[in-house]
Amino acid sequence: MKESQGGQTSNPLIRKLRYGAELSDADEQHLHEMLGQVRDFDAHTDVTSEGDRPEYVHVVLEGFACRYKIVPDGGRQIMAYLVPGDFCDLHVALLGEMDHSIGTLTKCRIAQISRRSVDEVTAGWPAITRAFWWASLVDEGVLREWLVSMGRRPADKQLAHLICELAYRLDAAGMLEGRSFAFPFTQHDLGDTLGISEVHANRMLQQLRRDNLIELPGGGRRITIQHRERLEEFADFHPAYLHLKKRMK
Amino acid sequence: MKESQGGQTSNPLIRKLRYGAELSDADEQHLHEMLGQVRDFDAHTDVTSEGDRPEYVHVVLEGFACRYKIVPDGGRQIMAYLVPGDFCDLHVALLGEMDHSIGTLTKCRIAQISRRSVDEVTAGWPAITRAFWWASLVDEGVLREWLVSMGRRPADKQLAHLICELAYRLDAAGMLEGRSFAFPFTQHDLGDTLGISEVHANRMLQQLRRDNLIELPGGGRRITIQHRERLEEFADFHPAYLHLKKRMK
DNA sequence: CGTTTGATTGACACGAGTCAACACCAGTGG
DNA sequence: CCACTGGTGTTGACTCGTGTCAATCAAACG
Repeated sequence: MKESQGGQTSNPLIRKLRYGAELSDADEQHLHEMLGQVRDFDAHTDVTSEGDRPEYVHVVLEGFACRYKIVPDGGRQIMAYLVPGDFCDLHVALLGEMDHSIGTLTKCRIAQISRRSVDEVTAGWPAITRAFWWASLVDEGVLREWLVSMGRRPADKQLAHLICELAYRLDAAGMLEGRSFAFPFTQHDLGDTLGISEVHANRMLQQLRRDNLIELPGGGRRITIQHRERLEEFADFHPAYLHLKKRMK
Repeated sequence: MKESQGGQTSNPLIRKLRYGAELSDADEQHLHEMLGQVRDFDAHTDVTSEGDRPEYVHVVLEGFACRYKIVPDGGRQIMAYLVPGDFCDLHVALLGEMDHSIGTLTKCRIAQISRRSVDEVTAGWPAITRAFWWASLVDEGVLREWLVSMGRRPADKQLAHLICELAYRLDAAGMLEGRSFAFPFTQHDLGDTLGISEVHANRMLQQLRRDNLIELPGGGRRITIQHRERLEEFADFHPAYLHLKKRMK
């Protein structure tokens, strides 16, 4: 399969892992074989739920999903956006039990990997293990930055920061087109992400538009960054925490 | 060294890793050898700083440290408390560059491990690699819960949740004495942790004391939980995310 | 003892939540 | 073809949690 000969790949997981790990052709070939089963999910459905001990771990191939938790008063907190190439729940292979849920935000195509293959990887494929570990460490870095945003940035800057982050991550996934990219999140989703109300998310979006930092052409399923540098400056955004140096401009 | 024969150990890292991994005597022996160099740090000093590419990764042996970031307006966000047995910066071995800083909150005794030994572990010690990866995944789980607290819990419940978490983690480290444990954080530290002001941290602590959920005997360097169940109920605390099942009551 | 660091309190301002009404679609079915 | 529907976005009025700014107090310390 020439996809695995170190050249172009249409597989978003391998594309992503190349940013952080040195994988031999044999490693990439093994990854291809692990990703056999693919399932399609509708928008707004759960892939795995808190408390599950799933037999498979999942990788997003197309679409957008998220990690989230529900609190007793019914509030939802989104803790990560999962874009093509991201693992949904690799940690269950080591931790055993899901401590949160994974849900789709749009229609998704998702690959499954059995826990047994992950165990085999940790036992006998050190470079892939290192690559998987690298991927969880990047996720953790993103989570830390979200915590900083939530704790110490006002809502407008927090939203701007999220938009900058998505631009870089989607660029790495080959999904940035010029200065615009898919932005299929409802304002309700955004509120649950930023820890604010849907109404306030609306106002913050309007403010960024009024300040000519972003545009939401059409119905708002896409976003265009009008002045990248001004937006990053405003958001105090520094992409180092994404650890995408190898191919990032 | 009989410490590594699968019995009692005074080494907090090994004690912790036993919760999540199966380590052979040879693995534990190797861990002991890696932890050779020990350094003492004063309170309120940096162990590593954002942007560093340190030659060593660090493990807390005694004392309390934290991860933090500073934002442009001078605010500080604490993103994790590091207690004995916790890695400070294992991720630099894979990610290369620190994307945040590590500082002590009290005097600390900290062990150093060279990056080269970590590379040797990932290349040839699969059980230890898995244990280290497990430890980062637990850290990530804690971080997710902090994000939920920050986004969706009012400040009083958020503080209560933090106190519950510390009780469990310090119990796992053998540092819980009855219903009380070391609590050497200033209200300024607590504010920077919860994403609130020092003044508000003070008021939330007072509220928990008024409600007879906690006690801060003496100067407040220790804390006593008066009604564990009521506190956990109030905080919506569920310890599953700490993944301490093996030895946790 | 002064000095310093941390804890406490009160008055006031502001960011963000809540509630409610309304507008704007895209589907759907009669 | 159009009326109905539900999901989403938008707006305004009011409330409330938290921040800010001081001043004061308490304990630790050289």
